[in-house]
Amino acid sequence: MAILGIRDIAALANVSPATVSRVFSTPEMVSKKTLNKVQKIIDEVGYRPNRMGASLRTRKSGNIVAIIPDITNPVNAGIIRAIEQGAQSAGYSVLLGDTQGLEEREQHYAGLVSHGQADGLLLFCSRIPFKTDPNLPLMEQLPPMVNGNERIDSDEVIQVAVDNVAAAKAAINYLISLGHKRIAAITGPGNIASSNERLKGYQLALNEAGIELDSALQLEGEYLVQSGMDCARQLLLLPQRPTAIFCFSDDMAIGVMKFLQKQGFVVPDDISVMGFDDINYAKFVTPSLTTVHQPLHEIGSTCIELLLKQLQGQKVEPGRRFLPFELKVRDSTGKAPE
Amino acid sequence: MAILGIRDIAALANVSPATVSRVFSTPEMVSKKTLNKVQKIIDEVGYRPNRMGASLRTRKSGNIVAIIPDITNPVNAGIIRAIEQGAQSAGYSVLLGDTQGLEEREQHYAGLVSHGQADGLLLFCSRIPFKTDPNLPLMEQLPPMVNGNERIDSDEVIQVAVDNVAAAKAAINYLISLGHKRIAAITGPGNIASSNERLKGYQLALNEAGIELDSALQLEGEYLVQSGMDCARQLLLLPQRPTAIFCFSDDMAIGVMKFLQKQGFVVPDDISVMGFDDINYAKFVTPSLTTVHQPLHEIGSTCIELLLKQLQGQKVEPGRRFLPFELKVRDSTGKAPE
DNA sequence: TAGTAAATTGAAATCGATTTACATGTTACT
DNA sequence: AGTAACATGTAAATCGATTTCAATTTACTA
Repeated sequence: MAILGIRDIAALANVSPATVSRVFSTPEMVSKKTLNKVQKIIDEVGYRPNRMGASLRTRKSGNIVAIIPDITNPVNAGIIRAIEQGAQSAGYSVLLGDTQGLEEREQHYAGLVSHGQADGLLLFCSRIPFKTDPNLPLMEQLPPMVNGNERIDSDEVIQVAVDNVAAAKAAINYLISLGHKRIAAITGPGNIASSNERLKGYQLALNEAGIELDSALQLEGEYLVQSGMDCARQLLLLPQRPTAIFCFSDDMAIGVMKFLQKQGFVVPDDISVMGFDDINYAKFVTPSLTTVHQPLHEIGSTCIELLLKQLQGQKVEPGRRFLPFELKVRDSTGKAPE
Repeated sequence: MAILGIRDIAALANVSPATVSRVFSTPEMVSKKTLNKVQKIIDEVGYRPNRMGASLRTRKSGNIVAIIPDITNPVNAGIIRAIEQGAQSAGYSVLLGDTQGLEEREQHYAGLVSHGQADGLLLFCSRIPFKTDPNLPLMEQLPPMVNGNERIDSDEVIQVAVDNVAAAKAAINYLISLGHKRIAAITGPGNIASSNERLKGYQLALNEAGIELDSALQLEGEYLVQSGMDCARQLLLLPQRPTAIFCFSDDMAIGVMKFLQKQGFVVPDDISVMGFDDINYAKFVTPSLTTVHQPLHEIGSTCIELLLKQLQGQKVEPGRRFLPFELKVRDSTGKAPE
């Protein structure tokens, strides 16, 4: 509970407030003698400069805001953890903007930057939450910002993610290599950019292998366990069942496996299941889940790093940065049945 | 990117800055005519008051800080989501303080309140991160604050949690009712208050049932899947194996089940497994996990509610608030083998 | 030792809003 | 018409720091 202000400290140390301020910001401009004198008082009374006063003057809040659709999604949580660490060690604090996917909330949190409550923006959704003038260059209208994981459709924005097209392709190619031909896809919501990219990869891989696309095998889920179960039910009702199911999130894959097992199917002997994300639990469900690993920590730390660079006034080239994914082969996938 | 300040708006609307300010804070003190006039300008240029300026004057930052050990833990994530919602709808923003259990970081984030960067504190750990004078009443030394989930050992602090003793007791009583007598416990780290309370409940229940405690059956884990696996190994090596294992977190229970299955044991026929938390995945692992449900959303929303009350100047009685837990019986527990 | 450059320090303006105390303008009533 | 009561509006102080610019001290050179 700091009651003392910089003027009090100045009075106690018999110097001017300016000198006290310099002790914190540019100690090299203060003589050793006064530095010690002031430092001693500061330590004695435990004075720390009030952030609001400083922020008002410097026009820097020391906060960044992270906008994510849902913190209970392990993918987001993993990324946020890395962000928090990076921000903290650079002296920044993270404002959590959990939006539940609502555009209105995205805009609310983006507004914090305009109001001076935050200095920069980490955006894990596929909309730009600012009104922009299409005639002006985008970059000049946006605050310091990094788009992570999801994809905003503009190459004037700094983006960090896995190459979802390539990742999905790799996943499908692996299934094809196991002899699968009827491969279903359970996508995320249709308005999610990453999901659409994965879908593109899925279709590309099948095309290249000469396997015809079957729209009955493409179902739209919601990235949730429950929708995995729902979609699995639909797939089982098909006259020609798939021999493998590629889910665009591990949660849905877990739901699919659960439902298949409940119906008496054996994974992977009857049907193979492939996930995406490699959340912590993927290893520990039964059978352990074959999936595409996303480097969550690296995504988060790259995002915050690029944002901090901007905040320090360095130029950061716009455009996409791809981080490496990795196919984790575990026990939920196997040879296609005859 | 707001370039215009309150003085610019005032000039545009031909009123004083004070009037503009009142349009936001006390519109009823402004005549309809001027209100409309000013409002129109505000809408036109999209002016919002700068938060730093306002905060400096009002001494309210509009932020609260949530201190949690690890956001990737689904329990914490669930609580944080509720907090974020409650804070947001009251006009507050949430600063995320992920501490990885480090006292140093807890203090860093608690410091934000002292520096005026946040108005209140949500504390999900068992230490008070302030230097306090033991001679003075604690309440007068602490900022607006609520201790959630974990337990700070003082009844001058406002606390919100499940009754861990009773919850663990209920879990064990259920296992006893299934005929189990050799019941192991895998606890959390020894310095975690909630873990110690659950341990007390475990011991109490066994005592009351006349079952002797066996220290070989009490292992200390780290609330992680991996430590569940490690502890399971130890338990299997015992000359007299337990017939049931009570894990103080679902993560550890999942690890235990995974290990048991890998070794060829059948859950629950050979060994029953009970978890704690009821995370989302508890339902979806195989077999689905019997566990103690914690009302995460309610814990979070109660915490933020009590904090907001304090911030609005209302008095909140110190002491513990228990929220109801619920035993979720699923498929990982069964009758004790002969 | 004086003179000048360099290193310290301090006074005061400033950041952007809120709010108090006061002035002005209206309305209502005698 | 005159005055009291009330409704609006304004000027200026304030919050707590930072920072510019000028003043002062110190260090060094000739």
